[in-house]
Amino acid sequence: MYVSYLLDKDTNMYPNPVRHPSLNISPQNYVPAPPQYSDFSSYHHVPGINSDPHHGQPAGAWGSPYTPTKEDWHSYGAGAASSTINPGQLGYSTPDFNPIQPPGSGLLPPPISGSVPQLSPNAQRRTPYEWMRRNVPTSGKTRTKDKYRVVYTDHQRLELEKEFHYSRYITIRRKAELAATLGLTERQVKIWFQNRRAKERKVNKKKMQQQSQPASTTTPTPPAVGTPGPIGGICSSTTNLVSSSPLSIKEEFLP
DNA sequence: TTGTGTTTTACGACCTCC
DNA sequence: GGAGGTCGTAAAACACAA
Repeated sequence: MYVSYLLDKDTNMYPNPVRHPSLNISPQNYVPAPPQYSDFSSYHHVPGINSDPHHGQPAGAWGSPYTPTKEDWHSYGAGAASSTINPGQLGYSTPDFNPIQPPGSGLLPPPISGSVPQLSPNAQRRTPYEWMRRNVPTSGKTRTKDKYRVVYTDHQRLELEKEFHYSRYITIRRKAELAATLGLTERQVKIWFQNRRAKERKVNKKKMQQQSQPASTTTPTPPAVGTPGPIGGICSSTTNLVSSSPLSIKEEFLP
């Protein structure tokens, strides 16, 4: 389901299915879905690490009122600050990508067992986590140093995408949870969400530009703003985001 | 193999809110 | 003033055609 989203919904993102062959997740959990976010309707956030009450809500629309409690905004005052050391960069140094989250205990279904054949013709990846090993951790890298950018594992991106699909704006609590679970810093999670929103705005802008072009004889149906369906909710949300100011973003969290 | 275009992390500047 | 938002951009990682 969601993996298919990752792989299929945005061909620019993953134009080549070979790129992520290890996401050979059982079809009962990840049913192939048509593109355009329609998979979201069937996505139920895995409650594995979720102590945040908003994850107990049905996976409705992102525009659903989300009301973080005050404690969400104060319980992390000084505690979970990002350190200069990136735990993820250390934690993912092992073939088993996540020492914090042993296989089968976390957000995802138990990872691909060795018995699962590799679907990818890419012979470079011999084990299910072979592709993760390429993400050799680097710690303390800055832009001025030779290698400042790390590549997140597909598992990390998957979980981040899932969270993003639930809500485009992550709470402090969820950010801390996700950072701990994925072995990232809270800063990395925050920046990932910022970049992800930027990407979505970019995509939406592209779509709107394409729709505004009267090239086609068939009248393009505008996005159904306010449509209760999952796509409609997403589209309306994103449409608002495109033209919204930070003020409207704040309003999203109003009770 | 290499050149090129795209995507993905990461940061700085600037703004708003509390 | 600090935190987090957008926007723009740098540079690594990646895909792919020639």
